[in-house]
Amino acid sequence: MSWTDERIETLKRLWSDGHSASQIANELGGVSRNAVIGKVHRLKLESRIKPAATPTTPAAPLAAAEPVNAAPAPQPAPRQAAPAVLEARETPPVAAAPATPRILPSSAPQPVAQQSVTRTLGATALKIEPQFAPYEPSVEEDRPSAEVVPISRNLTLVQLSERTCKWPIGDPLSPDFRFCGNHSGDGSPYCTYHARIAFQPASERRRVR
DNA sequence: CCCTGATTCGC
DNA sequence: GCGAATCAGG
Repeated sequence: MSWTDERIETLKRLWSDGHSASQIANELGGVSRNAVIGKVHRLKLESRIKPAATPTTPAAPLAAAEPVNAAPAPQPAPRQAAPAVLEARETPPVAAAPATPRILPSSAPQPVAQQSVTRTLGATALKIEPQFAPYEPSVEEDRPSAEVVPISRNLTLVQLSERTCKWPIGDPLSPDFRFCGNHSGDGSPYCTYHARIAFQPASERRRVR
């Protein structure tokens, strides 16, 4: 492929639109990202307004509005307060036993069985008293709502690579159509989550479909 | 590791 | 002019 006027034009447009070199190379086809970068330099396109949100750096500002007018925290350090605090180490059990209600993953039947050792005449026998069935495909466990749904990167077609999840998201006819885009391991077309959905073992296949 | 852009340098 | 190789960084 050569740099025809049209291709160069496309290059300029995409580059100024903030597409990465690899994305552009992708769309143009027949060129590597290096070729694109090289061309960009030769054309002296450099300066792009905005890095256009690098996929690798979603950038989560979330700047916790730090109260600028917060107490200057000079902490006059009351000569007596400090020692007082130290002595008050016998902190009243205000939040003693929070009685934490354990939230467990829906999977993993947790304590599969309670073991109780029974000693019989010197011999040690292991008696297993299952409190839960080793595995019961219960209705509870089947609720997908309890499943952890990964946040997709919502990449566009051109942003996909050989290692991005190609699980479709949205209406293929809509301009908002995207792909999951999360990392897909080792040649798999999908991320682990979507691979599970896509390649459901006959036993799991049911509800989702 | 995967991805970005920047530079170099033989062709 | 071109772009693979390589470098530097996130």
